[in-house]
Amino acid sequence: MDTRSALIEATAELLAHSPGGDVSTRAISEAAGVQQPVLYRLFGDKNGLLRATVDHVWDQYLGSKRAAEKSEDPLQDLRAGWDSHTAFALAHPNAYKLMFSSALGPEPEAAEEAMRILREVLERLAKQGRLRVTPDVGARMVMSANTGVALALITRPALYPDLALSVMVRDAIHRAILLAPAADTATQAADAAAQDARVAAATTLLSFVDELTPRPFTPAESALLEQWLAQIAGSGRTS
Amino acid sequence: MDTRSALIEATAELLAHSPGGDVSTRAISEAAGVQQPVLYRLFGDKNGLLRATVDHVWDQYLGSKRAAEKSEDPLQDLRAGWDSHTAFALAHPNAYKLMFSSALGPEPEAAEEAMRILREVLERLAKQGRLRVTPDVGARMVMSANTGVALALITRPALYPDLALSVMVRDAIHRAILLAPAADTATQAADAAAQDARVAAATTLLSFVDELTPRPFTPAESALLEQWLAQIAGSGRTS
DNA sequence: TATCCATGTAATCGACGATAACAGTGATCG
DNA sequence: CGATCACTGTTATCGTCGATTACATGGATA
Repeated sequence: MDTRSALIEATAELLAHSPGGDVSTRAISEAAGVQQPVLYRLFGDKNGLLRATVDHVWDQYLGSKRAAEKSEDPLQDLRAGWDSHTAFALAHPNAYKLMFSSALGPEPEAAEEAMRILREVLERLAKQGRLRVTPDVGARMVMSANTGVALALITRPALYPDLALSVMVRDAIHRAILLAPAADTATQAADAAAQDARVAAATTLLSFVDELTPRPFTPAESALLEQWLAQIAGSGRTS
Repeated sequence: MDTRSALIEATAELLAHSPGGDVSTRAISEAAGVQQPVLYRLFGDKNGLLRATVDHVWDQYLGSKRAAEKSEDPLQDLRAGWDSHTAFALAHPNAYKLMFSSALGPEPEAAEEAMRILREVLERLAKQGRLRVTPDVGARMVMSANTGVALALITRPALYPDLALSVMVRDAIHRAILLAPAADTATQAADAAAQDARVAAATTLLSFVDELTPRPFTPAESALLEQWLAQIAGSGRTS
């Protein structure tokens, strides 16, 4: 087997069975059947190895879940994403703590990928006109609250004995960033509404341009914005 | 000066000026003008000293804020408590990380006191019939989300550059656990709805700017439009 | 005065992360 | 074909860390 993979898997194994989440480079290299300096040549330092291990564990977990993602309903994906996040934390608490709550120097790539996946789901919701905030702001709200709940559940189980906490905070945050479902059946407006969403949004916004407070734009800017919005609002009618 | 206090204050000082949040017992005992074994006789081990230090820093901070607490409106206290929590994290990031995100063995007493204060405020709200959930459940929701936001802000400032995140998540959680204020005048609701509508419209439109077909705008025009829309979308929730 | 305990020191232990110096191996190239 | 060189691994060791053992000192008490 590849020495690099052997080290990563030895680290993951020791990490998973370590009560405090601490692993020594000596134990790792011994478990991988190799001497310490190899580790430092392959990964730079201990943090490099831990980062690679976190990415490995995350990829493994995500691979087993990837089939169930990307349904046609982004709201469903948003909920599933939150639940997956929490489930990963509970299944791999030490790797999770390394991923989100420690000083591993640069971000593990896994953490950035989690944020990227979340932002993509939010962008799909935005295109359906169901988002109250920008995808960036929404992603930060969801991610920070989700990590807070997950860390609480895995590091203070005595104080947070109820796993339902995750779902409650999830729905609280989702309600805050989402508009009311508009009472439409799930798949109904998927195509039509998405196509008309930009027209509707432009029309809606157009009616507010004159009364934005505090006034962020000069009269000339407002006029130009108004003209562009009208152009967008009108362009949909043709199709 | 008391040797015990000298050790605690030396630890707090070194901790506050340590980039990574790590302090050695040698540096501490040298700064306190004493030898290592004294530290272990007074505090048992390093974690004991860190716990005592965290409690000390927390007491100091809370002492300077205690005057402003316990107003007649528990909702106001709830908001102030959240903001104090976040402000403490930003003011003492290393102490905060030790308090909420590390393995210091038993809980620092400061963490339990923070939870206790929060639960008391929620119990006052419950007695006014304004709570959707039990004070225990509400406290766990608020505390976990608050620590998540605070840890995100202090450990990933590049990913979370906007301090307004704290207020947004705060209001999201509070709306979820509180019943409607019931004192909402119709015009206030109308204003809020109008603001929501324009923000939502700008957000929705923003997600389409890059893929308008047929392309009615030059790249420069699209960039300018995008900038304006982002400004409108971001103006909603800042207060 | 003798005892005892609280308080402090000097010296040291074992484990840790990290590095220097060196050795075998196989592909490449003159 | 033999020299070169990058790659992969080893042994030995460094400095720092948290923690402990063994010993010294000084003042209150019996």
